[in-house]
Amino acid sequence: MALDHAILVSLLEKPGSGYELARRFERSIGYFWTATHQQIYRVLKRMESEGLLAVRDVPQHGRPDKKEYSVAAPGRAALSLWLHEPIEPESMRHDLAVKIRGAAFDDPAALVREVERHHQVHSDRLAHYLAGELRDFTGPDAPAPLDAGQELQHVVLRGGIAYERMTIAWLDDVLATLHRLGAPPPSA
Amino acid sequence: MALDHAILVSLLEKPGSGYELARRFERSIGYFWTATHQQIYRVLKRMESEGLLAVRDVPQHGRPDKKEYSVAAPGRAALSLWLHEPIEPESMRHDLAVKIRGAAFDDPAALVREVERHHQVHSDRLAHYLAGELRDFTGPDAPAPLDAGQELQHVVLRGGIAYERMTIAWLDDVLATLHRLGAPPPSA
DNA sequence: TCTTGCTATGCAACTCGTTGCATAGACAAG
DNA sequence: CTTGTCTATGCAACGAGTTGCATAGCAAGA
Repeated sequence: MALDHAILVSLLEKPGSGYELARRFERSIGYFWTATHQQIYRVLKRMESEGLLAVRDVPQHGRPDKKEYSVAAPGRAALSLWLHEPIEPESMRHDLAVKIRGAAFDDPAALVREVERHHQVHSDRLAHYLAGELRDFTGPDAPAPLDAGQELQHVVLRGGIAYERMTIAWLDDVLATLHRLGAPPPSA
Repeated sequence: MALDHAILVSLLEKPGSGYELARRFERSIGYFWTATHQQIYRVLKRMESEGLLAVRDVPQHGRPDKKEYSVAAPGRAALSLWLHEPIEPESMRHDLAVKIRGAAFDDPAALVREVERHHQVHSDRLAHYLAGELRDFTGPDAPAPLDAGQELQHVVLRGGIAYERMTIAWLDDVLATLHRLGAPPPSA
């Protein structure tokens, strides 16, 4: 049920509509959580009916009306409860690793392109995170002394950056290994 | 549907029963994929009915009979197909990061224990992976020239090791940040 | 002997997440 | 004036994953 809590945190940071939340889930929150708009709308509706969220209809000019959600007192309490109970360290789900082990029963060289494609995606993400870090935390336009919330956002972002760097280095390792297998040592 | 393919790869590496697969998913395959026994039994049954797997009843002495599954020709073909089609780079799901950002609206110091607990779990996993690496790939008992399958298993394991190391370093960063917030600079 | 633990398989119910589709107003480009 | 894109919300169906429970034989130890 962590999507509920991710939404609570995001709405505490700033109230917004389902659509806005969906876009945040493609950006900052997307470092560590993903959700589609359908999921978000469904959960928002349920949480509102449970009294965890408050809705406000906001008419807009030049675009459709939106429903702005914010966290109600019971929502804040629910989040606090969750924050104080232990959670399981996450489990990995890495399709590419399945493919790499599977390549032993197929053509390893055929994987090179796929790995390179992933390398590109992760490089792009890294660049995007670094730009965000400069803009919000370490650049000249960032607030001079960060408050607690910003410090915590920054350390989470540093986690995303570390993850992308690690992944890129590993994909280099994978590529080197694939090339080594494709061209076995000529001296052997 | 990547569980299907993870099972195919595992059964190609070595045929086995649902129970054995479940235990592999707690060990080597668990570096990058998890599954419970219920999930595995259900998928095995489905894949067998689809003709992707073959079953063989193996009577055992001193313990219940088991059903040993192995990959049939259509299963191998299905895996090959999947290996040649591109997959999306994975998305993260990191509950702890949600908690860290949520801590801004609660007591950041209360998170220290939780983060330390995760630190311990990841340190244990790292030690476990390193022991496995020494045993299977880099130690004196490891096969002298690794074949392609072993090379690929090794590079996947190196990915798991890199992931744990990165995570541990990040959790240190998180702890330092939490301590900094708990004890703001006395000179300020 | 009774309990605990391991091997071994499975059902049923539920929640979570994905995919495809639908609606609808506003605006910009062709 | 039509097509495409962006904001904005939503349903329905399906597939994936989790949780609780049930069974059953065998072995080891209290």
